[in-house]
Amino acid sequence: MADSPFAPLGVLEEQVVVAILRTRGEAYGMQARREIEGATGRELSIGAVYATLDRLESKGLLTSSRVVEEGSSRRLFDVTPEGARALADTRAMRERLWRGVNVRELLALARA
Amino acid sequence: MADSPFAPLGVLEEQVVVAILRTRGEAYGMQARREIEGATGRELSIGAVYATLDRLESKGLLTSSRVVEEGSSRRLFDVTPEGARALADTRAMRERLWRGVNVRELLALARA
DNA sequence: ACTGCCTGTTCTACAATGTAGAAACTTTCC
DNA sequence: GGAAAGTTTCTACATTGTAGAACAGGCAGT
Repeated sequence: MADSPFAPLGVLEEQVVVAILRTRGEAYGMQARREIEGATGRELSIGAVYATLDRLESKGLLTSSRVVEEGSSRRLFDVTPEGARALADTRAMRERLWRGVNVRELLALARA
Repeated sequence: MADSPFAPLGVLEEQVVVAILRTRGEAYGMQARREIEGATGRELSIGAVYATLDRLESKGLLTSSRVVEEGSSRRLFDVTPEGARALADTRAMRERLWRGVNVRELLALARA
């Protein structure tokens, strides 16, 4: 298959990047998990979150650095420009996808 | 991990369900592929589309029936109420996720 | 100091989803 | 009856999603 200019983030990847973005400055793993659970309302194992964080970092969409201070040693994440772009592109692609979809009709179908 | 009430559709799953929804009445595989490529701007193999269609059908989110008419024999898909619900829930979950995210800031980061 | 208990991270293994490519099937047209 | 176009099916593999347990350090309380 020919190269497409862009592949969207996965669902969990997107949730993780958004979570990091929302909590910049205190964005470590456990925090991201709480953030996602709070925002989406579904539970998630901590292992799932870290696996995704690691993969995003190795793709260059996030960076992490270890922060050692008063009784704690944590891994702080931040979003790279590439990460922000991937997230924005993912969002834009989805917006195009949904454009023209009749959401009322969708909800009616869902009620059936 | 405790059961969550709901798991979101995957990215391609969502694209496929939306495509079927948009083209109701003429929603067969090749059509869905064109629809997705047109809407999202990325290329996709037909195998990828059918694999996803099959999986969605076996989960009960789509139905399919073979339509034989004037010079064609095609497999027509439609969205079930469960499918519509899954799609609506996926959308709603994402809306919660993004609520409060500063998109301007995101775009600024992406430009950096 | 020992024990337990937080908070946070890493590792491992597997399930689900995403993806391409080629084979096979249908119908029309020469 | 064979080529061509449109559609579907099959197969195999890559990537992403996910849980659970192990590990590490700090801070009680004893």
